[in-house]
Amino acid sequence: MTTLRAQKKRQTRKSILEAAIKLFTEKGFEQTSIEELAKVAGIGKATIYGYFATKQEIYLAFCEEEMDYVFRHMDEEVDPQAPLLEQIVALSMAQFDFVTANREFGRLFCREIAFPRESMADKSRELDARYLARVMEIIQRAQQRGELHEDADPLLALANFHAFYLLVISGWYGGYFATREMVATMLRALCRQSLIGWGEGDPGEVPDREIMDQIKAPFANLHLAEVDSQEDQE
Amino acid sequence: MTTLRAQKKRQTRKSILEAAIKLFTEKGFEQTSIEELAKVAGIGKATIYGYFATKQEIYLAFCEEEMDYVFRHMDEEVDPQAPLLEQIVALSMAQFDFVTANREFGRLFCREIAFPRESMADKSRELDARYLARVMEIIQRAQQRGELHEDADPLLALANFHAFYLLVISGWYGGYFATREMVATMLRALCRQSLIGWGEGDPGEVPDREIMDQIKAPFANLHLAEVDSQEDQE
DNA sequence: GGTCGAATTCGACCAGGGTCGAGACTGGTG
DNA sequence: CACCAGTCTCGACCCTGGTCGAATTCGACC
Repeated sequence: MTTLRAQKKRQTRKSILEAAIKLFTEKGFEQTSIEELAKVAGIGKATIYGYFATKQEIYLAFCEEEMDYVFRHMDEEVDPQAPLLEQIVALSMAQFDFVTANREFGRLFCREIAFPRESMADKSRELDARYLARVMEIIQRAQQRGELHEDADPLLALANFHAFYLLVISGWYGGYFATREMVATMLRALCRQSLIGWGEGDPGEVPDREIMDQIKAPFANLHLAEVDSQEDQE
Repeated sequence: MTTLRAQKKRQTRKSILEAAIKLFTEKGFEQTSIEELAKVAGIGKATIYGYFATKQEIYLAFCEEEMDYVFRHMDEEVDPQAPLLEQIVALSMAQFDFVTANREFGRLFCREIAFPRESMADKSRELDARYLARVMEIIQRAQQRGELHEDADPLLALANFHAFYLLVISGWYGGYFATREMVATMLRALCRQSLIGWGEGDPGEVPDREIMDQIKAPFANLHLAEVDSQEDQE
């Protein structure tokens, strides 16, 4: 399918994205108008809507590009043999640094990822799936090393740590944690305490098995076969 | 300061809010135009901007009104002597029900509360402070009853449970948890496991004391004197 | 090479959030 | 009562995200 037509289409899409990267990075999302974007991309405004349905969608595509960079960065940052706590914190903070490199940019990003509108849900799930997969790897390795209860549910652990990430970044935007250092400390404190456990005595009955299974079904592919046969994906 | 002027101003604000409640409830946020709002409130469009800087701000004021209702509901829902787990789940689910009564409405709400823009941060902190205060009460009572480690940090516990709330609601919007039941189950599972603890062995060093204190400073007023001298605020 | 339908492009347009500035109202002062 | 300064109000306007339909381009098939 390398007709002239398809080629051109890809080219146009690329130039929109390039314009987006340039302008969003330079002036931010809200300050960049579609018209401007079109001009820089060298096309008409309405043409853009042949490629993206909304401005937000352009934004998500833009994020996808940026993410590639972050993930490379993450791999350098995280030592797969370090204690679970350290790995989680390192990974989360790498993500945090990316997201908050530009405050407004990150807010948009978090909003779209954490509370996507229906039409974007797929896209946004896809975006953080990559991140979640990393966390899952960390958890599974940790469990194999015996850092987590043998019978702890890895998916639940994933949710647990992801929850903490959401919390600290939300806290950062809400002004509860003013500095990066506070964010990291809070994150570490939460993870640590959750490893110890909060409670005393009987924590009550086990969650309904059937529903938990329902919840888990879509994540089946996250349990990547065997973690110990690590294939570095460079 | 009950001059004619001030009176009228209050009246105008009130009629804007009334129009907002009517229209937002009837047609949703995005489907309501400022112009319409103005017409229903019986004033000019530009006048609204003398009272609220942006449409979102009107929205938050609207939410504040609605919240009153929710909080009354919550008190009926939550039994202060039930196990911690049950109380947390009941409270969170009450909040969840409120927020998701209308999907679009709730998304807006979550976005503004969890990732507020600078200009709204105060307002949005104020809005969820009331909710957080309830959670804190529950935690403190539980700790007095011995359901939490004596030396567990209540504020950290608050963050912990709030994180779970954020996670499940985000998961709901992301399409990970399709039904209310799944949300509740997930929440319960997370809370439960966090009471037991995830880990085995030494969880690493304690978080930096100084930074934790910094983080906590703004919450001083949440540690409401003594919880056992409960004054019902009807 | 010619022709027709589908895909692509874009100028013109619409709707809605937000601004501006001129005028109307209030209430304090001499 | 006359006047002025500050406050409110609102019609007209601007800007920008998004739509529409006509014109153009492409390429499959004769």
